[in-house]
Amino acid sequence: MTRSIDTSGIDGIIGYRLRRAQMAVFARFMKRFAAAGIKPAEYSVLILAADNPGLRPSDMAAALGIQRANFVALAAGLEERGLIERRAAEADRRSHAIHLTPAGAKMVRDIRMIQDKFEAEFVAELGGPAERDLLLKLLEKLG
Amino acid sequence: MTRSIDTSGIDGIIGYRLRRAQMAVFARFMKRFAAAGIKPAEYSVLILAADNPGLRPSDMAAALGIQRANFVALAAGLEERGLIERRAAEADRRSHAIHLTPAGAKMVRDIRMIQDKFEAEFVAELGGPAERDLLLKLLEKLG
DNA sequence: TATTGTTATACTCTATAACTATA
DNA sequence: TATAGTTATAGAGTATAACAATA
Repeated sequence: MTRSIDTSGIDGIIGYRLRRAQMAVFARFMKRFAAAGIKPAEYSVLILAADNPGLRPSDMAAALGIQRANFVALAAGLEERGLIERRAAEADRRSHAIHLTPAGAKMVRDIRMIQDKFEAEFVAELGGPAERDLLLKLLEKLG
Repeated sequence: MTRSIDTSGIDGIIGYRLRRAQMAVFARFMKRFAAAGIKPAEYSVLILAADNPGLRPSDMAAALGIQRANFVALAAGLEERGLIERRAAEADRRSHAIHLTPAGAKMVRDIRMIQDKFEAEFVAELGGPAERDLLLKLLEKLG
């Protein structure tokens, strides 16, 4: 037996709606990138590595809003798969420099194409590029 | 040494932006509700219990988009704190009926007031009620 | 003293399978 | 057989403290 449920007390709450939307989008991301074997966090690391060669782990973690301690396993996984490498830095011997490997560069080309198509679906669902831009602008104001 | 980082490859991605916004909003929620001892998921359960007396755990879990197995501990915690109770249902002896206790009803009044003020801050940050409504409408299209 | 990468650890959230008692 | 609540469990994600090497 199904029953009609009053959700009016929560479905107008921004935080609740953000959570539901994020869960739905990430679930779709996981399906779409399953063949490539890339999760959302890995995608962002690879893209930042591609666009910022030599970046330090600490700076990348900060840019992504994650703890640098939690970044270690994330980067180690990508390094084990031969997608990035962490070289010893020249100036400061404490820090590392993150670089894409050739295989990582190829992966970035692939996943950028997948992502472009994936994003286009959301844009269509939102109603168009103007709606997408509006959404991003509003989200930016929240954090 | 701080370095300028190119994040253009990810900061226009809806999923990434949703995650960052949701993390920020939830972190603020946790601080604001710390005195009441209520987390986001607990808030939604209490509100649904208030607005749907006698609702079954399975239906509530489905409405919240969580597994019913994971709902058990959530409801048990609220019951241990004396905020809800799970009564044996009359018709179907397999199912339970969730009800607020008097303490739970008082808690709901309190947290609704906290939430109203909390939400008003986001509305102001977004630019007004029209922008909030627009955001909710766009989020709804995503899940 | 402070910072970088790292390890260890605990806590939370989520997903899945299987059990029990009812239907 | 199917369903409701539950248990058990494993996998992620996240946060904090502390350490060795280096600055």
